[in-house]
Amino acid sequence: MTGLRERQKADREKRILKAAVTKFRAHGYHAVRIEDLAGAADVSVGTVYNYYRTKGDILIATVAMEVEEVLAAGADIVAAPPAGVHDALCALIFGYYDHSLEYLSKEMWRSAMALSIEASETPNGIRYSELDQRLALQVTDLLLTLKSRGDVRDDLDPVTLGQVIFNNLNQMFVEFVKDEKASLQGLRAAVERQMQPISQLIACGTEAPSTDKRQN
Amino acid sequence: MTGLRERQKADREKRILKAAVTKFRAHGYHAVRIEDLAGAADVSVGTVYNYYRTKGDILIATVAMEVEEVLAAGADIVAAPPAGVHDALCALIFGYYDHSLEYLSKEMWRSAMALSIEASETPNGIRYSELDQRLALQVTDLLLTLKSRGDVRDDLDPVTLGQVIFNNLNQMFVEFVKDEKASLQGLRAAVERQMQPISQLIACGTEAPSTDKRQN
DNA sequence: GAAAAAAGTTGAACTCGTTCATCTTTATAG
DNA sequence: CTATAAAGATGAACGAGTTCAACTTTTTTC
Repeated sequence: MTGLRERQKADREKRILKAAVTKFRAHGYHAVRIEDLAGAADVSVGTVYNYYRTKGDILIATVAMEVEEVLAAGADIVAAPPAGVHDALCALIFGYYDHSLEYLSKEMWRSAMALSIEASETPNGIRYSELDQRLALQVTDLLLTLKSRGDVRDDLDPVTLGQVIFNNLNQMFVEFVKDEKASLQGLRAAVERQMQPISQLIACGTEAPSTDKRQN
Repeated sequence: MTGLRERQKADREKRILKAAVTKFRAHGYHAVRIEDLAGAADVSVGTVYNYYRTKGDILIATVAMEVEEVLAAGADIVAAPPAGVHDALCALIFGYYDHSLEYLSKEMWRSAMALSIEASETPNGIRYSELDQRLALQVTDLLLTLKSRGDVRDDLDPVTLGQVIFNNLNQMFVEFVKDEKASLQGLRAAVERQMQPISQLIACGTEAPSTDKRQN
């Protein structure tokens, strides 16, 4: 049976994290002070720092939970993607986007992104970057699946291509959370517009480009 | 003739900015306190805030100077790009990258990027975003030039494409500044690898369709 | 079961960005 | 040239994240 100390520790950490999720979402990351979290979790300020290195750490922890969910949902799509390059890509992408605001506000995303860049070598930033990498990997995996299915041209490197596509998705999402007025609708439409020509270019022999031979 | 007050004002602002450029670069953005800048510029802390709204404002001001230079250099390339889609794109891109660390440290870039995301609706963030947009526009402009020259396929929208390419460049640069050990060499190589297939896909009928070179 | 050790909690104190009431300097008016 | 107004400089005070030496609680030892 687990010791008392261990149980208390786990309990405190859970209380702090729960307080964070609730309060960050309700009042915004910046508006919530460590003191507020400590109060809600019934611990002292010092104790909060015993469980999380910085305020940003607490935010990353809440964001990480969200991203894990998104990754799980994405895995299902990669396992059995819809027919067609465009539809398959959009299914995965929109899965990401549609979940993004379920538990997190735009302000929380902005702060987390800022943290991951600014404090990139800290456990904070590293953890966030790893999640990003796993998302990128999923896009790559999808392309590999599509390629093995014969949906994607054979002379392309799915890893490089997946990276480019993910970088674009990521940046579009950054723009989305930067603009408090931007709608998910708008984001989806913009990305669909972008993926349309890309899908066509990489899809297996769907079109016949002009046969004018020029140098590269 | 300019009044004494006006001259003093301009002089003070210049001193503060100069102190910022020097000290940020020497000791890092975070390590430098407003008090340090004030001391170096021979003004009081309050006066610094009379000229710049926040510490971040000062950083943006220094970054903006750098980006303006990069934009000017880029304009020359767009006006007369090298032959070939790949070479033209790389000339522009590498122009950006190679200038990036001339006056700014990676840490300064990270902080500026973080600011532009986190404080995206403030004058700070807006100014940085505008610079970003102008860079993206340059990529688009280059594609338009290439298209009018007949180097790029006719059935593609250069604006959308330019956006996708720029988003990728941007994200690659973010990864670059996030990793203190990453070299410009490495960045250039990675981006060249990405642009190679893209250039080929969008170039006017150059591709060799499915010659089947397996590379699992 | 008492005492020592280990682990964890606590909140006052510290740092640094930011603000604001007060004071100084420059410009204008009489 | 003095007096009044306008503009700007100043640094003490404030707020919030973070640290740390002292204190409590749990575990181990004998």
